[in-house]
Amino acid sequence: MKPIIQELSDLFVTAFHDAGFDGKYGDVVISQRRELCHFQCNGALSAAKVYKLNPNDIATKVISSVKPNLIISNTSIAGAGFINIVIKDEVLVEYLQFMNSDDRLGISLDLFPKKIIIDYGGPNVAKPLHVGHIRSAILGEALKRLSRFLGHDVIGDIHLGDWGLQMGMIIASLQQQSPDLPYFDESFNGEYPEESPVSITDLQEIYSNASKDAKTNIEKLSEARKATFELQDGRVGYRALWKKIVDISITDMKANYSLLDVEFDLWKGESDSHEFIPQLLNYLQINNYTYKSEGASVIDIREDQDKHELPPFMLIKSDGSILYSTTDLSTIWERIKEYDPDEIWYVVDKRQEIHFTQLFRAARKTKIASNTLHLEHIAFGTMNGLDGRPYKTRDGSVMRLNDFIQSIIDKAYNRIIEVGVAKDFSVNEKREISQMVGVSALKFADLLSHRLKDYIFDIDKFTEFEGKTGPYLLYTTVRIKSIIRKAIENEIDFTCFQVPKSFIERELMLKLMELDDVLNQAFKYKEPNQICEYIYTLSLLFNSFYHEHHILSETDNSQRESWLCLSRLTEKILVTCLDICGIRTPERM
RNA sequence: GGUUCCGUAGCUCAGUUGGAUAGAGCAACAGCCUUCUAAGCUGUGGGUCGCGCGUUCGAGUCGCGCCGGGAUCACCA
Repeated sequence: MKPIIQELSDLFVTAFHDAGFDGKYGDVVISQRRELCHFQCNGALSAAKVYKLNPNDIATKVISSVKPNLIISNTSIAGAGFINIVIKDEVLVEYLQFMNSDDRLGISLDLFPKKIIIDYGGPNVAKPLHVGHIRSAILGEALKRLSRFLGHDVIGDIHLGDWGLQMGMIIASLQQQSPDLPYFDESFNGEYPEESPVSITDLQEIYSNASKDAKTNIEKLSEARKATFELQDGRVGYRALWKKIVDISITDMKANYSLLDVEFDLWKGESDSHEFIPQLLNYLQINNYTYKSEGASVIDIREDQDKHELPPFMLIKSDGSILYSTTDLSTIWERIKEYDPDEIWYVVDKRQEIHFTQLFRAARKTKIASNTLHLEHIAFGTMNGLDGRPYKTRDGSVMRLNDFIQSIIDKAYNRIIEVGVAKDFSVNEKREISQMVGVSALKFADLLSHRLKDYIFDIDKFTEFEGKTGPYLLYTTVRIKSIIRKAIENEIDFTCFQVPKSFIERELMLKLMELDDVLNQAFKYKEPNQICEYIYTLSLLFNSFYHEHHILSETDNSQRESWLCLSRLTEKILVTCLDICGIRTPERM
């Protein structure tokens, strides 16, 4: 069954066409003035400009051309030439009935499913996950789930930073610290120890010091560069040590990401594309795509219509080692060879915009990426502290992701105790609930703000459990679940909707019906905040409805049945949308 | 300096991609728990959409110019 808005659009596209105008003006949208109508078509106004006619005349013609149908109850012209559409309650009910009976809530699978690789997360090995990593993880996860729900074949890849200069820094500084380790003995040819020479905590400390040193000490920086080159060049001991470092980092990351319910299909990294680099370089060379500039090997990516100078795409540094741009290009090469995707999305901070512009141009110009491969940088805003600078704890260090999440979960736990509804819950259940509530607060707050906007990281914002928050959504969902549970316990059957009896009931019904539009818009613009806004409004409406109509004590059985259906459908939509946002819902809280 | 993003209620943000009377949350104030979860609901106050000009029947949304803020501009990622 087609969404009502689609049916109406079809009718008006035809009507515009039959009245002698371009059908494109027939798009119908949800009304912003609900007290006047349910839907509106503003095409007559835009058409008036092009056809140089009075919009009212166009609207009149169009309305009289609308084919007879069973959907519309009334159309009228308002204001300058708006076509206001009121639909029949029976149609609304029929559509909701369909949504409620369908596993996919009436959302059809995309007719042209795409194979999409989403590159998100992107943490660096040895560098602790901190609050700056949450946006990519949360946004990428939501986009992955949304695309998948709409029928696309999606592969989520964490794309670890495991191959750049930071690895050289760690190896060089470890070598200085413990030169006796077998990894540094070039004549060593035995088995390297099973145990990692460093713990994750050591590693993070080494990284932090090494990174400071490299910034101030030129000698250390050149040692790090040398180690990077030798690692990439295949020095056996370095490779073995590197493997250990990567492994313990991954273990630590998995724990962090699983706390956030972020799951990657692939745990690939920059290093995985390394084996493709020789063929990539060879390909670029024989086709004359590269040239030497200031000792480095680069690809020219300028285009005639450029308004400003773009730096060339760096392929090999003057010291002979490769860098992130090289691995990014060879990763495209690798992904095409291994997965042949239709699209590759990069969910990365918007500060890297120039890099991706260069990368995409380089890939196209060298014909590595064909014109049919869609490459997109899904940029998001920078996260700042209250002072407009990166978020810091009181002692000045960046807050660890794990500590941060844990503190939110603790607050959620305290809230459960404070509210006192969970007195008879086991400690375990209380813990599970506080995790879900805490994570919902964090994820909802993150997804709610438009991805392109910078945002101020305010810890209070994430520990807010009232108002427009994740916990409010969970609370509403749980409240509905409780009603449904009681109905089932009392063996009340409910399958049929009735036409709405009150304004609030109709509002709720119309909102439920918007789901299809919301999900498709969110997908089109890669904006999960649209889903958040939608389920929040839906919850507001449901809660109003809940307070106005007492469902279980309703004496008219068919009325009670209808309200239970309405509740059930609201619940399903909330759970589904929350799941798309990567948020789990408890049974009670 | 070039490029680019942002500026909406006291604070944090939406705003259906040009539509009718700009909406939420927090904060403030006044109400609602012997009926389905009060992490809730109802109501009140709060706006020069940074400023100006332009395009248009219509501009928070598009264009230009200012003012203010951020990001970025090849061997880091």
